[in-house]
Formats: sequence, C-alpha cells, structure tokens
Amino acid sequence: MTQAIAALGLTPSRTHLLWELGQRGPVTQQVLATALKITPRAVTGLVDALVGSGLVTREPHPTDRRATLVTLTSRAEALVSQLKRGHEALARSLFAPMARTEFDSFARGLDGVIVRLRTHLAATALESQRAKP
Amino acid sequence: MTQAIAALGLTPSRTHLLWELGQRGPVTQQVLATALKITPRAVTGLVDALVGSGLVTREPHPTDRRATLVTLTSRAEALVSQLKRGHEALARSLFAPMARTEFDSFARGLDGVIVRLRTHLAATALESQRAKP
DNA sequence: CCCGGATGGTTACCATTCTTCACTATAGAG
DNA sequence: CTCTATAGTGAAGAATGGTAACCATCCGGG
Repeated sequence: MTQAIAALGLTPSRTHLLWELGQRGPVTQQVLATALKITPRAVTGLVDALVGSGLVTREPHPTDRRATLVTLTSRAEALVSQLKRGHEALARSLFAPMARTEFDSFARGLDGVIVRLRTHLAATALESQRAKP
Repeated sequence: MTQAIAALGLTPSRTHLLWELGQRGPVTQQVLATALKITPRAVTGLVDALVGSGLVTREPHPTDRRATLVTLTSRAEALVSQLKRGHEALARSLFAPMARTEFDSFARGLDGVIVRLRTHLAATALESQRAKP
C-alpha cells in the first residue's frame, strides 16, 4: 500500500487519515485521534499538512464552538475513491484464487488467531498498568 | 511485540537489529542494512545507540579494513534469547489451539496469499522504476 | 446564575526512525 | 599503479508521534 500511496504524493499517516475521513464523513479531530489510535496532538499536525495540500478543510462545529469538523475536499474524495478501488482490486487478486471452502476455513482460522492475540494484548496491557503506579 | 520490547528499555528498531544479529552472528553493517531493509546510514545510528547502551560492540573486520563487524555483548545475548522465548510462547498460544489439519490448511492458504502479494509488489516495483528515468 | 471540572484543540519541545548527498578510506580488477 | 566499486560516516532534513502546559468552551450541581 505504501508504494501506491507514495505514487500519489501522500505519506502513509496522512493517507490513513483521509481514508478514515472517507469512511466516516466530516468528524472532529477527537474522533480522528481515536480512529487512528494516536493522540489529538498528532492529529493537529496531520490535518495541518493536509489543509496545506488542499485535501481537507477545517469547518466550525455547528453546536460546539471548541470543536472543528475536518472535511474532505472534492479532490481528496476522488483520491480516496481511487485508493478504495485499488484496495479492492488487490484484495480480489490475493483472495479470489482460493476456493470458497478454502477461503472460509482460512478466514475462520485467522479470526481465531486475532481473538487470541487481542486477549494476549489486553492481558499484558493490564500487567504494565499494574507495574506503573 | 512493541509492548514487551519497551518493557526492556529498547526501541523497536534497535531490537530488530539485535534480533537479526542474534540470528546471524557477527556481521557487517552492510549485511544488517540489507536484512533490516534500511540504508547503511540508518544502521550507523542504530549501532551507535546500541554501543552506547553496551549491547553491541564494533570489531574490526579481519580481512577488510573498511568494514566493521557488529557483535552482541553477553548482556544482549541474554536479552535476545529472552525475546526469542517470548516470541515462541506467543506463537504457541496463538496457534496451538488449532487442530493439526486446520493449521496446515491455514498455513497453505497464507502461503498462497503471500506469494501473490510478492508477485504484485514486484510488478508494481517494476512499474515505478519504469516511471522514473 | 455561576463555578468547577471535563473536553477540544493548540503551542512548545523532544525522541525515534529513516532518507539523500557528499566525502573518506580501503579493496580489487585490469 | 590507476580506476572504480564498496564500507562507513557527517550534515541536514522529513515524517511520525509523544508529553506537558495552556486556552476556550461546555455542562452539571448548587
């Protein structure tokens, strides 16, 4: 993905933000911070850069004067839909050759692994929290 | 992995370098650059930091006076084997619950996906090379 | 109504990772 | 012995992300 992204003159993080914005429509930077799993401070920098590139605008929030709504420009919307098409094409070329039953059991296996990984991460996160205070 | 790594007072990149060094034994920085898929210049910085932490030493290459051999200290070796144990334990907890046949077909499916992904990457890499000159 | 705590965003500062370009020193082929 | 390729580094900078301090605004309980 990084290759295709760089070809469009974007960095991975900025693209990730555009992608989320494409999924959710205009949202506050807090929402973006949560979606991207970064701090609100980091969102500020990414939005600054994208505003500078004319891919995003900051609009005032209609009811909360503290917040800003980040919105895709039409240029960015075209770009995001191009990314989405590329993503779907890649996914198809990776998984289409698998037989249906083969794909299903593969997906089930992967689901199990992910569940166990999440469990493990939650457990170790609790441990480090207990180690701090 | 990043969590477990930080708990040992290491950064991800530096740990990756130690890991590779653990797999290969003493090697030149060129070899490390290739293994880590970064430029030789970046290796210099990582090795500098690890020398500062007493985890690695720079030894002169026996036959090539331009090159240096990067070597793990005993402290780093203990640390790497601890990482390896953690890695194996995690892998077991993720995959052990799968039945043998289930695991086999999962692994086969994953292999296929990876092969197709590599093919795709190679193709797009050629495209961007053709676009440059 | 208003006061105090919570929330949204930003300024300032720093660490990490990695890159490109220029340069030195050594190897090795012809 | 010269010419080129290779190993490593200095300088400068881009991108990503974090913490701490701070301001403006929101909102609920007195």
